[in-house]
Amino acid sequence: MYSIKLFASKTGLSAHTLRFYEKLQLLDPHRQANGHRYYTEQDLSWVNFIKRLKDTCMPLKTIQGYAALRQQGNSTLAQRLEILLNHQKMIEQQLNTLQGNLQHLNEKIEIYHHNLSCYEQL
Amino acid sequence: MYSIKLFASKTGLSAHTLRFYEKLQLLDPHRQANGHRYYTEQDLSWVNFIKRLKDTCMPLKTIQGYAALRQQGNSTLAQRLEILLNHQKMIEQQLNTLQGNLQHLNEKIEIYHHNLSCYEQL
DNA sequence: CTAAAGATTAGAGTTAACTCGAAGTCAAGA
DNA sequence: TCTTGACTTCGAGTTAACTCTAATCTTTAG
Repeated sequence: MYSIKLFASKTGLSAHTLRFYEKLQLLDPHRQANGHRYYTEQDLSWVNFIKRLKDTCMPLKTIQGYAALRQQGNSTLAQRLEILLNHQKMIEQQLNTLQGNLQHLNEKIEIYHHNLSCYEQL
Repeated sequence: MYSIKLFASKTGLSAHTLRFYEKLQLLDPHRQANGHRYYTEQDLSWVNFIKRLKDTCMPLKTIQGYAALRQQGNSTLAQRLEILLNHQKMIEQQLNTLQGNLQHLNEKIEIYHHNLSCYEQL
């Protein structure tokens, strides 16, 4: 049971951003009798999941779609999995091409080092 | 030797974006006698490299820094490698956390499937 | 000679994802 | 009672990375 302020500090998102996410229907916190939002551990792990998706460059629109499916319950598990698998595939591809480039650069660097050490022997 | 239009179609970037990148000092194409830009195979592979960095969420600012080092020649190879290694590390972390979440979801899905098949036997 | 393709500068518009501030209300604790 | 921390709506501002338009000029191929 977190107030918005506490939840903000827990998640590292601002209260503004939490309300903003709520408007985008990414979040749907419970309310107290007085109307104040309160967030649960479930909300916390969901936000953490959102953050991971964001960190891997998933646009909020896609996350919105995912969240919509999630709200429809277990009947959408397969569709959600598909989204995530696609996303994973993309990231793996990006990682691969990046690694390819690093490889390439490493080779260049090695040549460079080799040349240097040759000169050092003179 | 590509004209800006040809290079645009080769790279999938618009002529606008190519000039924009030039303003950001990411690119520095040669010029013909009449002042027209022309791009070489080297430019092509450099742009492709930029695109890979962008595809893996490296902000243009960081790429700018990288490009600045690149322009200073081979003396900056080590620094550039460091940038790339850091970037790779970040992406690997993102991939790992994402994979962790996929794992988690997969387990959920399996439970779900299991439950389904139980009911099917009734 | 004209149309196409290039150049320049300058600035406006767009989308994403925040980020903030104002203005007004309400309720509980010291 | 007063401060604090919620709530609401609304709208403006920001940064990144384009994206495009306009206006004006130059060169080159048909």
